[in-house]
Amino acid sequence: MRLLIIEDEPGIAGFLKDGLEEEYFAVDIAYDGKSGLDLALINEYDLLIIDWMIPALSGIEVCRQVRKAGNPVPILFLTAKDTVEDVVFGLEAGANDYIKKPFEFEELLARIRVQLRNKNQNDDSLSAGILSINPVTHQVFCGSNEIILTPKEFALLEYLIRNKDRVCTRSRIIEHVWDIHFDSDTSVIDVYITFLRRKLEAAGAGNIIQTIRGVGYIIREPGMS
Amino acid sequence: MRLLIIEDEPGIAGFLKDGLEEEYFAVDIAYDGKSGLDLALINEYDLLIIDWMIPALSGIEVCRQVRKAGNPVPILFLTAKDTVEDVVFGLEAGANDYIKKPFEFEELLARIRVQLRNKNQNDDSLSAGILSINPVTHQVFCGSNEIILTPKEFALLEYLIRNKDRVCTRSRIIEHVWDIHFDSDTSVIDVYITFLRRKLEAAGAGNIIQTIRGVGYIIREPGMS
DNA sequence: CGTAATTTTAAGCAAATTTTAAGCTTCCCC
DNA sequence: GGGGAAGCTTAAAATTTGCTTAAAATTACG
Repeated sequence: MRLLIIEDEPGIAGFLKDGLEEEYFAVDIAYDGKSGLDLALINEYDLLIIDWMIPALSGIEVCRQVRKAGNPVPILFLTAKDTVEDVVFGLEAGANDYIKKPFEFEELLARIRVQLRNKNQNDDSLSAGILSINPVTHQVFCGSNEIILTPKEFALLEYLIRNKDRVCTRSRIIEHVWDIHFDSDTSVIDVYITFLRRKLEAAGAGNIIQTIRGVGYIIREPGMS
Repeated sequence: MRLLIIEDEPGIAGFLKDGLEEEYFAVDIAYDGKSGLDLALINEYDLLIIDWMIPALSGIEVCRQVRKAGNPVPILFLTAKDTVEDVVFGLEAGANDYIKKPFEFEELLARIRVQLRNKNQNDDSLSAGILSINPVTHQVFCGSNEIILTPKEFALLEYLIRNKDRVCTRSRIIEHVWDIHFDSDTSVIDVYITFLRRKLEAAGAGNIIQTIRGVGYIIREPGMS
């Protein structure tokens, strides 16, 4: 997760950068509106934190320009002003949330997380480790090379990845992927797990689908316990 | 390219629809703000044309709501008012451009093209491999020899090339190229894919349209992964 | 108004996908 | 170690999907 902070006071900017890097964010800083806007337009950030009162170009103007360029990145405003009018102005300019100075770092963190969660919900791409899938275009990538799947194979993989780090029982899989709601003694899941494993292995993804005997299957995010 | 016109005067709306369809746009019309907003939020348009003065919900409010929903679609305002204040208001609400009534159709067309070009920067040189198409003159070239396509064939090819390296699903194709929004079991896409393939193959472009079974089609830029 | 071009529909055929079924392997418990 | 259950693999049958063609319907144009 990569953030850009546009803030002219070096003290506040540094404090935020340190704190956020401790939370494993990658943080860039711009000390005025103009260079901030340039950075925001050139790079792909997951979120912008913009102070209202900054030199060269006001925070609100930066916000407007970013939106005008068609960039939907979440924007969080820092403001000392707290009249209703100012907040409305900020949100109308395209900001997603605001926080009043002085603020608790914990509150800022919470609001950042809310925005990033919202972002992920709207996001088209799901992933697990090296593997990423796009439900909109029905494409699967292992790193940069594409894996061609049939529709059923794709649906099964999508379900497993949407529920990664959770065990998917056979009955849930048969319900959600095959839309079968009564018990049946089909072995179609086994067959498709075999198909998927073969294609994923061939593409270099390894055997990321684990069997939970007697229950179902699970895809784990590598590096999580 | 799919447009939505929100305009309460049937005369103007019809005039615009006819003219734009001659330019091979797929055009929807809404006659008041509320139904226009619904359409804009439900469907995926490439551009909205909104009159300022419309019943049920003002154009500016529609604009604001669309932006609030995080939709960055280019918006072009039609307005009889022309004071600086009104224009500023419109642009602040999230519009990208405006045009004063009465206007020349040619000027409207030019402004639409500007917005669509901004949308994907490399607009003037739409190409995939040896194939290049010109949306303005409706010409297709394979190297230096021209390929003559019918309007529907052209629209389909244009859509595929605008979305090159992405899978175009059957439902998206039927929506954007045929402007059909309900499910139907037509096989018209298959037929046109066959037409296109035959003409492209004959012109020496090879078979650049790949089938993604169960999903749709894709044109890949050669040399990309 | 009639002809030509374009678009759509429909049907047969081919190919890929999905399902079924059977034999084989692995794991677990006794 | 043996028996049985669960899962894996493979091959073939059943089904679905897409391709192609021809003809019908619609539209454009002189």
